[in-house]
Amino acid sequence: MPLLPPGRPDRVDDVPTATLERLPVYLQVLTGLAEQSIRTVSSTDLAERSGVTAAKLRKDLSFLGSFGTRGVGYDVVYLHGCIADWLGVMRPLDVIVVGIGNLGQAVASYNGLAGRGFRIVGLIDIDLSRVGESVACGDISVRIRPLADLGEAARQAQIGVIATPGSAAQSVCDRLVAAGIRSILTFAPGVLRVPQGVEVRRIDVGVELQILAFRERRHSPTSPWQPGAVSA
Amino acid sequence: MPLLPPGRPDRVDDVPTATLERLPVYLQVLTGLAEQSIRTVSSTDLAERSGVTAAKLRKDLSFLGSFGTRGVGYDVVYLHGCIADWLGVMRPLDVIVVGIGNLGQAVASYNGLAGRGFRIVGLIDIDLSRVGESVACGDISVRIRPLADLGEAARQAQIGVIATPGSAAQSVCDRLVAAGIRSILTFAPGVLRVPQGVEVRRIDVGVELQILAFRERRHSPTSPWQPGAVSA
DNA sequence: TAGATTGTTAATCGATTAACAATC
DNA sequence: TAGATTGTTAATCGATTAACAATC
Repeated sequence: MPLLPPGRPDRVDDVPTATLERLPVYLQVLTGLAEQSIRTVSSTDLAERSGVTAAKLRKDLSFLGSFGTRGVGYDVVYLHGCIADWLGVMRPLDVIVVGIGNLGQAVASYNGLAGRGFRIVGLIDIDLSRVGESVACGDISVRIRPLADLGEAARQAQIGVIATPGSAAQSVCDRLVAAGIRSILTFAPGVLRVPQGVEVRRIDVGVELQILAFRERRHSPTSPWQPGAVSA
Repeated sequence: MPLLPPGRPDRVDDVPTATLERLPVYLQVLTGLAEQSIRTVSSTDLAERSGVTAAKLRKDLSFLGSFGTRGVGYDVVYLHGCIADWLGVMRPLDVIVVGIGNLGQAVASYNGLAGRGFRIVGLIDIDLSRVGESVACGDISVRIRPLADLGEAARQAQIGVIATPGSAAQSVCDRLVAAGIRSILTFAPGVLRVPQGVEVRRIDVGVELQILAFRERRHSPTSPWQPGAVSA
């Protein structure tokens, strides 16, 4: 007797989470192939360029439909269109970025955000000396607004990006949620508390480096250390 | 008959990948608890603060050893020490950052990098007008060096961070690998090709946003669209 | 002791993989 | 037709979860 409603825990409309997380990568590779005027690609080739196995790629695509031709492969432009359509790239979402330090500015000026279905509609910073400054966000230029404008700006957006110091992250998060934001990308270390129904993804450079570092140290000939030999 | 050498595919010394990827998060939460002078924590509490279930937390820790006291919980400082020790935080690794735009500068000036076991030992940028400029990396200040110094700087490091535009990423990656780097963190879109034995982790803001966006669009009342109804 | 909480087991679940029938 | 490649199945594998005996 399952505790969750039967059917699809951790899935959205029968597409596994793991598959959803790879689709943007396939899309990216297909964009590159189209730019090179490559018309057709096999699952083997596309998989290799995407860093996955061919079996995994074909299984992933099979959740969306069947887009290839047996004996031939996939039409690059057609498959790109199908995945883009499925991911909803054509219906842009509005993004607000809070904390316009180096990181926030990097996100705001990220090239190709428009091409991936996003519009920067608000930039918020606590530092009044930066308020009023313009940041080039792709084609357009967006003015930095003060913290007091957070709620108003957030109400015009569907996605919030938190690029503040960790100490401010939870408070910013609360205000975004209060303004109706249900999708948050945070760069701040630490776990954000959000009500049910709000999705948070976290990017933590320190965590990524520590994962890399662990394996690096295991391979390193300079380290006489063994895991399990915990000192105290 | 397995194709991989029998034993532990995708594992490092019997610690599952999924567990390894959560350990830095636990460490971070424990650091916070120690700063608040909280002496003891239960698996339920620590798990909640880390955004995982208590069962998962206990299972994760069980791969490293048994650090708690039944009926009581975990000593915060002791557990922190054990995980930090196990992750190797005490033996710093040297990091080179290539591409000192907003993103590279954000990584370089990331606070607490030292506390997590990293030292920035090299900053490289192609823009000669920025060469010579100093960037504050925690306690110390590091001078930006020209692209020509990449190999020399990389030979002094164990980890490479690529924060260049996508077009330069593969070439930078090749040069890092040639200089002996085996652990790479890249922010550039697209998959890097590396020889066997080199580990790459990729952070792609666009991909993260697209994953968030998909679920956001599914919930959105303004979207009449259904997956599966692919247009062309 | 009684209450609490760990460490571990066994069951379940989701993701990956290999293989192959279908078919261009 | 012969060769190639997809879409799908069934088996395997890894990760998660619930439950509980051990024990502080």
